[in-house]
Amino acid sequence: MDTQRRGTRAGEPGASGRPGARAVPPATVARLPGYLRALRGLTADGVVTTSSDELAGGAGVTPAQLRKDLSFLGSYGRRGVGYDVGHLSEQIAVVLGLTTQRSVVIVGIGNLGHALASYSVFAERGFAVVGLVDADPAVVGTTVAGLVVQPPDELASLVSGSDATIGIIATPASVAQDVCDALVAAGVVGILTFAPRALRVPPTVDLRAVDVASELQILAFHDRRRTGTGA
Amino acid sequence: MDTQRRGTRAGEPGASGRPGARAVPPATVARLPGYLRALRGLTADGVVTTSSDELAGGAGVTPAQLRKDLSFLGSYGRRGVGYDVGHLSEQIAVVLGLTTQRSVVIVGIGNLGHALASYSVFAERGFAVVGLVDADPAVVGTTVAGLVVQPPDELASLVSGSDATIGIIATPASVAQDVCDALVAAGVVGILTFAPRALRVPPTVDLRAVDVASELQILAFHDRRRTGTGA
DNA sequence: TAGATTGTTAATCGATTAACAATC
DNA sequence: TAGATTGTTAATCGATTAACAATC
Repeated sequence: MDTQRRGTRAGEPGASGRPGARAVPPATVARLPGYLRALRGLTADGVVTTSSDELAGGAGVTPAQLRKDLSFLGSYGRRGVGYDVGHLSEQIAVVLGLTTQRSVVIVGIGNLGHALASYSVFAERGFAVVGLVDADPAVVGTTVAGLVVQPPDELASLVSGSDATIGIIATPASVAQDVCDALVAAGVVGILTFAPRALRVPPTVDLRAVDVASELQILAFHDRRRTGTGA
Repeated sequence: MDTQRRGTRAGEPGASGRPGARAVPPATVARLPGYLRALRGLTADGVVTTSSDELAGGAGVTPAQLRKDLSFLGSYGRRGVGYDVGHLSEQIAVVLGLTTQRSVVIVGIGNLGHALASYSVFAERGFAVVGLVDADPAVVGTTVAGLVVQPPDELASLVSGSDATIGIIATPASVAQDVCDALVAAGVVGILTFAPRALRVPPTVDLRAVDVASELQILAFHDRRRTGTGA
């Protein structure tokens, strides 16, 4: 998204943990979760060994692209044989930093924030939602997905007290930058925003933006070309 | 999503409506909604004329990038002066195909589908949610955001009856491909999926995928590099 | 005219694709 | 050994950046 694609930062090349490892390009990093997803599917089906052809099919990319991407992580396949599903999953998880559970705080508990707080896929993929914050007094104090919603002035202690490193912004656009600044001040290192507005973060903080209305507008562009309406 | 970037299709080059107009590159198309958003903000502030510097600042890109992108649409600025906010907004809306209202059907009315059905930004940006579908008998018949949820076998007539051209998939991953096939069969030309699974569509249908758990995993990659955990 | 700012060109950079030698 | 499949190299392609001539 892409996508967005908006918001991906390159990262410091050569700063990888393993000595001698090449830097992983941003476009490759963005596809790794998809490979992990496909590998989990194979595991569930009892598949032990897979090929770049099969795995690429499951992830929706070409075999060449898959092999090229994996080559940045190291040599985890065997020529003439393929990849061990379990081992490759593990290696990708290590590269993505999923061996440690990450804690997440969500700000803005409207319809979307509520849905995200209840989203079971987060837990399945190694993320724990540990805090919810909203500015509306009618929402503060209610329980959502097993957590009591806190007021904005509790944000800092919530983040530091839980060692949360990632913040999710699900507020109206009008307050998104203020929330973003507060999350940065509280010490998160990554932010995922759903607010339809460009946000500024310091270079030390990683920002990714999902704008669902923009996604529809991008679809409309192709729609227009097909139906001929518009120009 | 890198759409996810993932999922953008190039479109037929040269198939644009205006004769002599160059094809608009996918990366540029993906940024146009952001420019439109920034322009609307300027309009709200009463700004009549803007510069590539100001507009780029509002959209979170560089002035060079903005000018390069706009150059694919035509020459809508005046050298030495800048851009007319209203006129430029209009031109971008035309290019994106937003002069016609697009109708949208949402399949999967769980927490996320509910939030999307109630998302007011869709209407503000020219999209009308005209139908909701869910497979759960306990959900079918309930009213969400002013619409009565329909059973799956009503999908085809719902799409054709409303001239919906875009479908949104907010179901569990396990049924996403079946829903996708049904939407394609029903005649939509664009699909936005939130299900964490690679989907196959015919080349005539445009697919964009948003995977919020993958977004967190991409953030975790940079988090790892910063905290040193993982490798 | 002088200053400002666009639109375009050229240079750089990164990502994708294709082909094949290495090797299991 | 013969067949299969990876990992890598080279070629292509597209996107970004920077500089500046055109022009308001």
